[in-house]
Amino acid sequence: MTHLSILIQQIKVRREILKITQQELADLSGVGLRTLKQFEAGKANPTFNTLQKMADILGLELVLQVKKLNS
Amino acid sequence: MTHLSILIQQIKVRREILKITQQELADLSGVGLRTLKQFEAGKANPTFNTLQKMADILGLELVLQVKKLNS
DNA sequence: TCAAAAAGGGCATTAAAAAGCACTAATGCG
DNA sequence: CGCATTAGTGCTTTTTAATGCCCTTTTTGA
Repeated sequence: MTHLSILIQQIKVRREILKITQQELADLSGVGLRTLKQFEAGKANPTFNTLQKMADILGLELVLQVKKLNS
Repeated sequence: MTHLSILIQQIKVRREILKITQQELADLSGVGLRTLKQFEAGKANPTFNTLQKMADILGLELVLQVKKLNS
């Protein structure tokens, strides 16, 4: 599991919890549907902006923190 | 201040605290020097991988968390 | 069961990130 | 001050993220 794939899972799970479809998240966030699909499929290296827009709609935010030991 | 510019500051400050030059961070992280310079100048929308590689060397990590109220 | 909705994915195009190179501008130190 | 190191930036090329279109597969609910 890479760090990115964990993050993808978090966003995907969060979207499903909120019962939002890919189409809806795409519309709400302004990220293209194709981009979102690629992202959730793990076939992407998204830019900060793309990540941010999706996270924002889902009530999530990207933060930088000092690494914990063993990570 | 956008969310990204805050993150840029955090990385830049962290690099300076650790007394690492841009050149060194570029070499250690595998991110191109030009890319790193653009990033610190705030003239970029870095990909997750680029961000990750830099943060990693600086002992930082990007995490997704539920937004606090008023953010 | 089966039609509609949602998710996946191939292909092509456009826009922009990543990168190197070469130069200039600060910054720091003897 | 002079010199060296580090940071900032314009220009260019290569790579790749972002996107739309359209079709297939899977899931879901009446």
